[in-house]
Amino acid sequence: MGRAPCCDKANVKKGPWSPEEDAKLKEYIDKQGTGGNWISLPQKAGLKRCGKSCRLRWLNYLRPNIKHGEFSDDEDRIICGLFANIGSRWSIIAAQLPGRTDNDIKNYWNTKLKKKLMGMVNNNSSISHQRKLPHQHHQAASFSSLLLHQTSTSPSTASYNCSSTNYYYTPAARSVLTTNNDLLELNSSFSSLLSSVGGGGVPILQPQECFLGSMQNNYQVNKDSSSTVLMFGGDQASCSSSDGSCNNNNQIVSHGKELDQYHDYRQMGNLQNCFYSNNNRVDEENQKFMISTGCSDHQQQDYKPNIITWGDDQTPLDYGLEEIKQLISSTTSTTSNNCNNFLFDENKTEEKVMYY
DNA sequence: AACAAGAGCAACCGCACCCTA
DNA sequence: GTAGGGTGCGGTTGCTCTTGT
Repeated sequence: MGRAPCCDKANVKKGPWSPEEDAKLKEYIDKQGTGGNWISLPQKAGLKRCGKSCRLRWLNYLRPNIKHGEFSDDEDRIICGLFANIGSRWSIIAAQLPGRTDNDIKNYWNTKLKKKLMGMVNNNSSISHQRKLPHQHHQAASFSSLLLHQTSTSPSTASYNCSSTNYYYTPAARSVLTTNNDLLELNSSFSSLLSSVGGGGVPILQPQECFLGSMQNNYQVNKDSSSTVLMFGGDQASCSSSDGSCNNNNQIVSHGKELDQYHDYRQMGNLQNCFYSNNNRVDEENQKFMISTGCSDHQQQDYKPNIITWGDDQTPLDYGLEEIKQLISSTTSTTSNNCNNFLFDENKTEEKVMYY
């Protein structure tokens, strides 16, 4: 059964709002408020408009403290960082930018920011040949890497040197770090994001998902024994792989999240197009690319980056900077791995990402 | 000057979720 | 438990303005 229309379509005005209509709406809401009912508002205010149209006009244009005009560089960075991590959740992004509306940000992204970044892509020989990605989430990770590492000139492998700070993140996470240049600031940034969307309950978006999601979108860790990936929220207890093995002797600790769990998140609308399994592989049948944080199995026997995960349901927010440094040094000292660089093989990613 | 193409942006549409009866 | 109304969100459309030829 179809829905009843919210208003009489034949008798409502559409198209641009006149100054008189704006004045009527503003005057009414200033005096009466919305009364929590947009549908009946236009009639009460003497407007021949759909309630939804009134709401949109108010929220996007007439309400106080709306900021119009150019976006600042800081706003650009915030938008890019959040887009890289959560995708096109414009309302959440807008919540981080006082005075900006989701519609504003969406338009800005689609018309300017995206092109600005694409321009950077075209100017960067290392990835100018990159296929056009049909889904924004793929673009997001690509952009974030570009924002961070556009000085990289290597044609096939970008090297992410984090030696100045001694901690390591996926590029998407570092896109936030470039804004704040400090892990604590990163924590603060995510705290703010989480509190704004979580309503005091279970956060809608776990930081680990931001990072993993971004990695899934566009990155593969290079097959380089000296590279190290740090993962938070590792569910080590469920470490397993398709062939039943879990090779901790290779200093690889599986994240091991079950696909179904992430499926549930997706159903909740919290993760889009993110799938995880215990093994890096492509699900040919469902055309989905899956990522794992590394378990030894027949598909990746020679895939031995040092992958460290921490604690069930832990996030970076649960750790202080010093503790993270300590964890890194204690782990790396036992594995004799060099932790100074992050290596991502973008060409390999190109081959592996499946579009859907 | 006239026209076409592109860019920018306000507004619309439809879907999904939430709440209530 | 469920149907229906209200609301919010993201994708898309189409109008207007600008730029290029």
